Amino acid sequence: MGRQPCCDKIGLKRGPWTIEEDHKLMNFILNNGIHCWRMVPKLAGLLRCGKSCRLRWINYLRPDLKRGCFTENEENEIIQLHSRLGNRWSKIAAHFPGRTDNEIKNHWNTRIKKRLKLLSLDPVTHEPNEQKGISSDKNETAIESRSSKGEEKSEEFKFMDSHAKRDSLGTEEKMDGVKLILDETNDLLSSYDIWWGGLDFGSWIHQETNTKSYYSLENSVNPSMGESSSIQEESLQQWVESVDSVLSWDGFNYLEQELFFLQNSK
DNA sequence: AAACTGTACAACCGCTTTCGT
DNA sequence: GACGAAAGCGGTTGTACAGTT
Repeated sequence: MGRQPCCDKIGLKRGPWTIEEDHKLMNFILNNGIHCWRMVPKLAGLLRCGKSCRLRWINYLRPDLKRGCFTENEENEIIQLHSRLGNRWSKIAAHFPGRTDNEIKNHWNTRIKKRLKLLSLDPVTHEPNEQKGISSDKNETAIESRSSKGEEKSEEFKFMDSHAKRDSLGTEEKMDGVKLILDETNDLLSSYDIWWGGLDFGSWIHQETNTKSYYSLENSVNPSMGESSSIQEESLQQWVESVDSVLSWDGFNYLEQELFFLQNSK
């Protein structure tokens, strides 16, 4: 005999997650860890299947996720890895801490593929296309048919336009802009490190790949940190309670504000 | 201002692999 | 070792939102 079934799908909710559901799931996992995904929705009071909870956590709620745009370096590295590994998104994602396979896959399909096509490279083989117009992507046929009908600018031209605008900035201006973004990001991430530093994410990762070892928040806080760890616990609770504001991780500003006291206490 | 179109990405589906019985 | 469920993974779809007509 095997294991118990994951779930009967009758009466289970599907579609986009609500703030309340995210709140429940995050609260539950942060307090109890993941023993078994099948049990998570039951114990957390969610009408979702374990698989859906796992996906939501891994792709969206995990606190170690690095949200935001991919840098050009990251894109280039993705292209290199893809040429070696193909569509093994999880293997590729393993090279980018804080990025999910789903995120990389989406980015590949929506951005990088186009970029390669502009360079007349086949996104599948990474080889130069022998003749223009040959593509493994059916969408391109549609683009071409539109172009051939004389409809304004093709997608390719629009894409090039947007990049041309960005590239019309002087190199120095661009570098300044990039530096500013990186500085801000690094500041924020270092705060973020402090925030989560007391949490044993090593155990998390280990636990996620090895279901025999369980994660517990109590064990995760370094006792030697004394007062600061209790501040972190308290602040963590605040953070979890106000998670609805954080849920859009693009809005790092909020997180930055929440972490302000930590920055000042450096 | 409304309708239409395209884009980005969260979420689902189904197949494969891993693991417990 | 066989069986079956859980977990992992990649492909695909649905939809919200932004931009365009």
